[in-house]
Amino acid sequence: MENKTIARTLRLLSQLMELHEENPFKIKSIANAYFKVDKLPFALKDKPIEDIDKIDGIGKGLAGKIIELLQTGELKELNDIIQQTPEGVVDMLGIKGIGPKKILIIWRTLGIESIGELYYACNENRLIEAKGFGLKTQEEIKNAIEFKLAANGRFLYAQVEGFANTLHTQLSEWLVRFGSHSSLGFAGQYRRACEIIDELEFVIGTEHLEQVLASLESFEPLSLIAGVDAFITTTSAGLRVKIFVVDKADFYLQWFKQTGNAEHVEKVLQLAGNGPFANEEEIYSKAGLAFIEPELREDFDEIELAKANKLPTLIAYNDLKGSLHNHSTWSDGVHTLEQMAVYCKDTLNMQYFGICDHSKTAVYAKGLNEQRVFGQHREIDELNKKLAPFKIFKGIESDILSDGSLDYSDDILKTFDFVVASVHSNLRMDETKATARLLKAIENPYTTILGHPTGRLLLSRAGYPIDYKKIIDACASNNVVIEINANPLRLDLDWRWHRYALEKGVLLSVNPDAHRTEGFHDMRFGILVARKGGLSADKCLNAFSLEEITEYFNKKKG
DNA sequence: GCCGTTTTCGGCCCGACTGTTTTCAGTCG
Repeated sequence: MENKTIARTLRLLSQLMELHEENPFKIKSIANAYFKVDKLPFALKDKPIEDIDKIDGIGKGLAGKIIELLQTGELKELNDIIQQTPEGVVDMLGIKGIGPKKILIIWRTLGIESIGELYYACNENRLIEAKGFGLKTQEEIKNAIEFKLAANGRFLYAQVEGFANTLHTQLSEWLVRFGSHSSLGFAGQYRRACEIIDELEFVIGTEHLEQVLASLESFEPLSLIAGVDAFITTTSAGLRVKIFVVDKADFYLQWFKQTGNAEHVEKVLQLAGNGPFANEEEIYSKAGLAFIEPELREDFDEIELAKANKLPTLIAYNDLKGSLHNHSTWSDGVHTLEQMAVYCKDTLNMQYFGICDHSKTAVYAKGLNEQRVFGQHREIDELNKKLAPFKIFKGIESDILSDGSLDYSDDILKTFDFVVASVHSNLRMDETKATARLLKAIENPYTTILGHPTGRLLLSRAGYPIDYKKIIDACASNNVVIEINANPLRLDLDWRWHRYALEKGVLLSVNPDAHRTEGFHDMRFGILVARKGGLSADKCLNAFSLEEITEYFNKKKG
């Protein structure tokens, strides 16, 4: 069992114990173990059993639970407490904005045992009767439930990726029985690299149409049913899968039709006429258009751009020369500064690494006070001697406080090579306040990059509303780069605003926000949405060479 | 339940913010 699963299990246990009002200190220590396990730099399953209770924060009791999980895959204590809790009450733990204390009141005082009932109670204005609840809380809960329900059957790209690739392989192997000449491709949202997927689509082109149509329902990994125009099913996790099967000669037309969104497809086909087409390139050339990459086929402005032959050359992962905005054990990261830098240098073959640990306001994340900033800078100076010509840039993820100021004085801010300014607190501002707050941070002469501009967590939290145009315009006039936070939960700045930012001359940066070496790989997801947004390598800060970015930072610092 | 000892049990405890209170509890990152 992976650390992550163990950590999640412990968190669930602590939350359920809170719902059953057990000893708060006991709960706290289990919750603490959840954080600790989540941040371990090694896998518990590889650790000798007798060493587990020597880990800081894990004593005899918790070691016992972890060993039980590792050996049996289950935890009796957890199973028991789940037994004593209505399923719907456990589900409520997934609603943002309410925690165990409020759920306890909802459950025990109001007698509500499911999210559906809770939603109903909000509409009937019944929540405000309970102690500690008022109109605002009721409204907040109602909104959070609506958000959660809207997320049903929808998945992050990263959540679907593994399943999608496995299925692709299985389908491709299965097709061999009909001869070796069939075509198979991803289509729809997945091929367009959408950040949210609710349907995974494939297109099969075959010379044996009748046979494939007759046997696809017996393709074992799925329980497909022949629908009107395709074979369909919904996985146990709730993801819809759709497989189109056509004659080999029609493959490219069908693949094209099932890839772009409906408007894009219709507009292009009006220009191109109907096939047959030997490949997708031919469709676009018959339409008098430059080839449009699948990621761009959203009926945004790509057809006009293709007509004028002004499509950008989309950035690729290999264009990246470094990674900015990363964390280490100096704050809430899992790996040390050196481990992170060396991984970036030797495994990823990058030229530079920007460290941006949390600033002092982020106490929960061990944010750096002024003294520790100096300490980290000394370590960076040493490492830079050791790792040259590879370069570690001194950065910080400075909290944007409620009034828009950064949380260090100018004297400290000027010691960094660059500053990522991000919001981590007071996330519920309205658009006017949140925009004013960001504007002030952007106008700070030390701000180099605006971090995750809206604070959204896809499928989980909407993020604060901002006036995008004002924010982007301000970045343009203050020479501030906007981050494309590459964490698959964030992907913030949203790709729909990349074009506007680029038009205004704003640079973007694909930042992994890595808290461990594996986290660097999230840059792949950042690149996918950056391509959707139309980013080219020359407009991406971390695609700059070491020489170029050094010059950029120096110039910005004046 | 963990830790750190005055080695057998007492102390453990982020700060800011919000909403609900009328002094504080719950939630968040």
